[in-house]
Amino acid sequence: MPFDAPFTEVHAPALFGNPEGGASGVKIRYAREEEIFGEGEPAEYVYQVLSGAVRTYRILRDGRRQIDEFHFAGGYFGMEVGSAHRTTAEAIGNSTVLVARRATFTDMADQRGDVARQLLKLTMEGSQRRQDHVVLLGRKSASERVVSLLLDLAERSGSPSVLDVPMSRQDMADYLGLTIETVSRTLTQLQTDGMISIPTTRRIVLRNRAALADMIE
Amino acid sequence: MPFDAPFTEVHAPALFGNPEGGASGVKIRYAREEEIFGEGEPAEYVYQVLSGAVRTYRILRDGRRQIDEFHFAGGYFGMEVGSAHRTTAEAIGNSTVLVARRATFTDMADQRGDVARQLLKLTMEGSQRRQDHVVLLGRKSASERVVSLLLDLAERSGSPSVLDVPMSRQDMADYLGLTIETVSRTLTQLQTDGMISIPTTRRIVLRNRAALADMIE
DNA sequence: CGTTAGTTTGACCTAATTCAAATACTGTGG
DNA sequence: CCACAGTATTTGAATTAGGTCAAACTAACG
Repeated sequence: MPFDAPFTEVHAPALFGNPEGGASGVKIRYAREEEIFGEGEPAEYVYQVLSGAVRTYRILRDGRRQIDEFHFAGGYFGMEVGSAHRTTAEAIGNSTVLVARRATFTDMADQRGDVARQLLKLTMEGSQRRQDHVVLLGRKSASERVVSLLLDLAERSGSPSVLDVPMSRQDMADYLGLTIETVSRTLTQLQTDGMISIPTTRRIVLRNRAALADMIE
Repeated sequence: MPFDAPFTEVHAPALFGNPEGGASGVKIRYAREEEIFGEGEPAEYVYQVLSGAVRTYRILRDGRRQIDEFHFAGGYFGMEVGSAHRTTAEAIGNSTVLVARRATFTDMADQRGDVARQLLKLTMEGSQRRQDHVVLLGRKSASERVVSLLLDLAERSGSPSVLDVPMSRQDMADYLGLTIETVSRTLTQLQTDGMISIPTTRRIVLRNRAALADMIE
């Protein structure tokens, strides 16, 4: 492991960025590819990404994987209705994550209207993201899917033209409901068409935002 | 229209089944295929199905449609983070729907912890449904998708063996990310294999639940 | 009953997958 | 800092699941 084993800090920022009185948590580091929780495990904690990136996914019997969501700094994940996690969560690169007991957190939501409202808002935003994901998977072509992801990644990191892509091509494929080969070919084609350039595997430059946006409605 | 125009009743059950003090609403009837709200319209009300069935969907520029969810008696829909609806909602068959002002409803959630908790729970359940939908669309084959829908419909109506399917083949296709022809061929094949029988178009008998369940993990 | 819309079936096609191989990275230890 | 080993990515060729186009059939409704 090229990264320190998970460690704990006593003082940590409040969960969900509540300035004062938010449910505080414990900061934990995860190494690249390290599991944060597994599908089926008790959902005792909720999580917020402080730095790095996290993927949550489900696996079918025969190994097919579907990534449910990519979580970046500020994103929260791991909250469930029932008592068990419905996905597996893993750090994509070395990441720091804020962890709080779910019970502490829901107690706080029960007591404070603003926390409850914020929790509901975050949950609804996650639900809307999944709604977009459903449209993408149900009705978009391979190139539309790839472009949607690129523009989404750009938007989520402040809309720079030079994108740092933290995840592998396999991760992209498993998020987009495609194969790694199709993702690769599509990116190559977009480069050939002058829409993007790919200086390195994990870096993609958006060369023609308007045309890209036009591809996905 | 074979159905009465929407009408209003003064006295209506409480929204979300809260026994006393729940945000009460107004009961409205919608005829088959009638629109309840359109994508982009102000999201001023929230809705709960009392009888019948409702579909919510998005449409892409070129007309591709993705059904986000089917809502049956007890299901709620139309709640948004922002000020506008992100989907269009239509009655599938003649349906009655309970309608409440969103503001009234969120005010109540602010004042009463139990209402806030219930709202969060319902929102999270909807989000989990979409998560399953994402896995279905991203990684399942046509027959797995169709079988998943059949078993889901059965489960949601108390797991009878004889299913009353309220929606058209086109609706099924647009929910499953398939074409109407593929849905039809898949159903025919399932019948040929003895897994189901299709006495009428809108009625499907599950003949071998164990084998069907086995097809979808 | 007749008309119209919804569904099924058939033949053919294509976007994306699969299988296979070449190429390019990345991290690690010397 | 460089070379090597292992992994990730790209590219190519062949295949296929599901889509498209078209026509026949069926059911619902006035």
